[in-house]
Amino acid sequence: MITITDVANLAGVSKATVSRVLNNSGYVNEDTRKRVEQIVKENHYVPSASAIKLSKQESTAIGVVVPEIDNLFYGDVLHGITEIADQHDLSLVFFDTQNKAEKEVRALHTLSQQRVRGLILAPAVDYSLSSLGRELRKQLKALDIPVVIVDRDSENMHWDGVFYESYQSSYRAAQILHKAGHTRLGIITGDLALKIGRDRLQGFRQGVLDNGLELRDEDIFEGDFLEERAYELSKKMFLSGDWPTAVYTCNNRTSLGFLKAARECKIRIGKDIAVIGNDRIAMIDQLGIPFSCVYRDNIEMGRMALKMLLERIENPTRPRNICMIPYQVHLCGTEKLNP
Amino acid sequence: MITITDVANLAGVSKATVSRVLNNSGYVNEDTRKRVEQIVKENHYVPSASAIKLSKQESTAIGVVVPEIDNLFYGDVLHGITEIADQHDLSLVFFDTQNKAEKEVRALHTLSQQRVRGLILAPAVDYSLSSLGRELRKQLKALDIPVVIVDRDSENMHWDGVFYESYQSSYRAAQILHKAGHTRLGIITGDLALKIGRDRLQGFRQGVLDNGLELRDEDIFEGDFLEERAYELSKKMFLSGDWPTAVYTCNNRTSLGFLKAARECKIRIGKDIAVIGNDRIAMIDQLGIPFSCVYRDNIEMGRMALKMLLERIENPTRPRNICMIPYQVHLCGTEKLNP
DNA sequence: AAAAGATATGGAAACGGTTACACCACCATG
DNA sequence: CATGGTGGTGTAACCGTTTCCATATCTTTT
Repeated sequence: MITITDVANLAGVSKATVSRVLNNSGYVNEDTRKRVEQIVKENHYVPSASAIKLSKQESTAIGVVVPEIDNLFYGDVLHGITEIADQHDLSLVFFDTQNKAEKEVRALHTLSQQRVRGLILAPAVDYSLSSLGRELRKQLKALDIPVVIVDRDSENMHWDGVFYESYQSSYRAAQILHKAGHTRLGIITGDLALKIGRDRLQGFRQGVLDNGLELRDEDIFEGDFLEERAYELSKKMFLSGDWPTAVYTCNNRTSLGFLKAARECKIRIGKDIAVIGNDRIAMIDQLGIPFSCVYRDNIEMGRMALKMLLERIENPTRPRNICMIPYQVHLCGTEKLNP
Repeated sequence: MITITDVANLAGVSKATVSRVLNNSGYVNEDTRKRVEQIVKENHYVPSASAIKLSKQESTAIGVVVPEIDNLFYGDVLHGITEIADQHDLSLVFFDTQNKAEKEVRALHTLSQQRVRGLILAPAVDYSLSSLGRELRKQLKALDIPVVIVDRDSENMHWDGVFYESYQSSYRAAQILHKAGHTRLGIITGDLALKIGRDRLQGFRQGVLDNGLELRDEDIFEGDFLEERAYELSKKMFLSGDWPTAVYTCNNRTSLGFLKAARECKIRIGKDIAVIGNDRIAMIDQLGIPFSCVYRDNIEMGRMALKMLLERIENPTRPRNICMIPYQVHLCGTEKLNP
């Protein structure tokens, strides 16, 4: 690998001069500049990022840690992040923790070695509930770099964050079902060990109450944001022979599990039961299923996260900043047809 | 930020000794080791990856470049890659080129600065067809690091690669439709500027011929692997009033576009027309659409890619290595019902 | 003509690690 | 008692950059 010294020797100048040419700093004679640039080009010289980082004491990388990249939501978020990273010539060091706290520990450690400028993080676990979570919080604090939390909040966080209106969107879901004429509502919750899981349950419950309806204990099905469990719960519900007129499914995977169960039990969505989900599902309308949902702009969440991180890097002492991504509504066949 | 020198001073030893403790190399007195480790822990000392890289002249990062991370396929691939990366303590430098060759140019340049150990790449464009593609090929060659191409092959590539049996799976798709009793077949192709697009067309065409059927020119619809175009083409087809008894849709997005058009035109899948796709679509069976497909294990493609890259790094001179991920078949209601 | 500025360049230290080498102490061996 | 290993540690060079400072030449100003 050719180095700056090689270039300097070939051009018959000193390293300092080559560096000045490369960085467009200080005075350089036009002829010298040309000559150096020529040599650089001919020899495909590319300066070493490590050496630069070491010398300048500043990095151009930022860390991105997500819990499951094979979930389209995080794919979208990453898309948004890369969009902005590109504009600012930042490179991304990526980690997928697969929802495992241990992997997050390792990721944070590696990022600390890398001296990244900042970190965008969607934690694998709640930072308040488990001892492992609290351990992680300490580790992150010790890292002492700019951090933006994305999507998964915990109680008493002091980092910047980009979050989704989990509570409000769920509240609205209840309202929508009420307006559509439903009286007995149900919910398949997400993982209640995560704040977003609890928020969605609480928002929905409050929405139910505020609309003069009731949410029976037996109509609350405790899921985990994954298909499998939602499928099992829904199946159990349908087999019991007694179910709400409409249910709220708390994320995309939960919705899919629910729909699968409904199909297997020959329950007609929109006729035998209505559903409103959180998160969109690809093309579901075109497939002819009446599926309403509340949802958000995932890519924008990614963009926001990096923008906020850059602002934080710019100004490390400014007060904590939170961005709530608003929910949107998509309606399709939620009205109660068989009152 | 605390450095190795600080640790050395605090422990009353030299940098060399601290380094020995850290790397578990050479002789270190047990008491000294304890003392150093204590100081390291107390002060949260983490060695700088840049300094190590510079000094050892070897990196522990590998580059990953994909064309669209908000496509579940690449999410899965990235999942597979991280799985293996984790086992080998490698960190990933990630780029999304958004199918733009210019972004790939920049990504390659940045990766070259970073001195990554190797690169996993799904190119944005064909490396043989356009001048931009050939430019990229040259740039990649100049990079002169271990490379594994994933999914998107081009003609005359000399890098290792993990590819999908595009030709064979498409050939099989034709065979399946023939066995199911169809006689007039159609295809909505992918982007023919990509080799995988051409391979799928050719495989299907050969399959049609070898089964004694014909593939009329007017039944070949030239798409681009995206929903929108597939939707338009399908709509045009249905509006023409004259269409094949079965069509082959070349990837997940193409299938969705097709299904959307069918629904809008009130064409009943499985009755008025049959379809076989490439790539699975989440839960489509549970939604009650008779949709057959040929598909592959995406995550395994990611795993394979990194494994092959590691082998290449291990042994840079070994002959070119190609891994073909086999296709699998999923059948659902493709039989011709209305002969 | 001297002083002051602008232009152009090189030398050398610094960044934070690793490592070859030298050195010393200790002990066993012939 | 010289010899030679083993254990333990420090010194200094080195990795590839940037940057401060010194120096030199050429212009311009006073």
